[in-house]
Amino acid sequence: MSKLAIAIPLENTNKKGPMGFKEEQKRQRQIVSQTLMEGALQLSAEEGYASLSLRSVARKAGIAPTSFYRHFRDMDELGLALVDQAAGLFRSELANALESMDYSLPEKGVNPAKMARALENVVSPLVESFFGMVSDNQNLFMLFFQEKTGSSKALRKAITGEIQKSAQALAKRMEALRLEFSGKQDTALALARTMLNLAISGAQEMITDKDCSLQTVIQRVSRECELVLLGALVS
Amino acid sequence: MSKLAIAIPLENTNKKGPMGFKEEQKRQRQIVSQTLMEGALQLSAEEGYASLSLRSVARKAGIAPTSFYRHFRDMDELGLALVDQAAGLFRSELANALESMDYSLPEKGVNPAKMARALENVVSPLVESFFGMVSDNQNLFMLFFQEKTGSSKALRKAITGEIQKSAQALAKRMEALRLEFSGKQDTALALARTMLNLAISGAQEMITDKDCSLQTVIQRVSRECELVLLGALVS
DNA sequence: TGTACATCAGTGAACGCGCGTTCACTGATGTAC
DNA sequence: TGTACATCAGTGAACGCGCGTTCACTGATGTAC
Repeated sequence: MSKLAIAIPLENTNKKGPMGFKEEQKRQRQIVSQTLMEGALQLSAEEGYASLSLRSVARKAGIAPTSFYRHFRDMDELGLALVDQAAGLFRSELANALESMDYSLPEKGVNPAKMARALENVVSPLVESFFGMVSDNQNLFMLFFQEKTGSSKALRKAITGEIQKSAQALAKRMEALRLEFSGKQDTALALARTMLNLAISGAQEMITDKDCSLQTVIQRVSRECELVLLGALVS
Repeated sequence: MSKLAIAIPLENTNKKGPMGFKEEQKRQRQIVSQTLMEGALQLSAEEGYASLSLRSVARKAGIAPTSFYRHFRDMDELGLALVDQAAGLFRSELANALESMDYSLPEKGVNPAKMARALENVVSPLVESFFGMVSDNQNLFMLFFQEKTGSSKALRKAITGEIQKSAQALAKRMEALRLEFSGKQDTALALARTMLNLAISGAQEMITDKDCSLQTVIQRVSRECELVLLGALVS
């Protein structure tokens, strides 16, 4: 290869529409990838993530099995892409919720009943935001939470790491609230993780059990989180 | 068939050892069934329950694939047998723990810190008993808790029902403690379910994450349950 | 302009493999008479 | 006692199927010169 033969990509001048071929091709590619992911989610809701097969996912997306490889190296890579998608939603939803969080807590030592009502104002919006997100993406978050303890080590690691980050973000905000959990017996991080565990349990129950309405779960999980915080505050 | 030809089973008189053939045969059958179940558990710990195949389980147990059918109609039936086994352990362990539960709670309205220490005496033995059982049967309870939200409806139903029963048993005992959760905002059942959710989350984490020691999880989950109860008591 | 080449998503044929299931069989034992 | 039959866990051969993966190919488009 001659040193002079360096390829300098020219601007695409043969545009046929709003997009050049390359951009259009990338867009199409993205669409097909997303179709594969959505198909995989639907199938995993019916049969479980572990039972997915490359061929069934390709079939669902309407492409040949061999075309799958143009988008993902294997099913593991698709699974990680789904986890990334869930993680992205989770991150931004939590960031939003934390930003608009209510900071007006009463002084420490007031009537516990008043404290409970104040905590409600802090907790409820967070929980509502969480369950709104989950409810809008049930299959995605079912996978996210189920595979937290699933059989793929790669998925477990990715999901656990993401939830850990969320707990840290939540804890940081809780510290900013200056709840000053007495004697520091309970760290904000521990409390945040507890609340996340409760939220995740509730989410899995909501998605799995159709008799379980969104509003009911939100109320229950909110109350659970309040109890945890209240307990930490008075002990 | 003649009415006089009623078969009256004779006592087995040809005993060759401590057991007759039929008893010995039943014993052997039981052993092979149990071997199949244990093999399935081991495999499910490695690959996940959903990825089990009849042939792999038979192979693990050292029998021909076709012999599997002498013990279980299909893999679903084996799964249910495993869930039954876990449920039996869970039931008896909980019954024992509840029976030896500490009833000496201080009067309501005392110093919350004292109340917290008293709750510790109630909660810790329960949690320790639970995690002892889980720790001694990690694969079995991993399956039990994971498939609570897994892809098999039959398993989900069996597991959820069992956990619901446990929550009711725990709630009944909590009511006997006369904790009298103020204003009845929180029912004993709701609190029991919350504590069970926290215990299950902790158990899954302990089993999945090898960095997570038994003692650490027991302490953490105990504290979480105490906080919930304390919060309910003071609100 | 024409021509040769590069890129790249998608494809159909073909492969070998493990799967669940069926079937007729074995062999040890008990039962009927 | 002998003989015919019943029971039942376990077996090996065989089946058709869906799977993941490989390969060489197509066809639309852009690029070099």
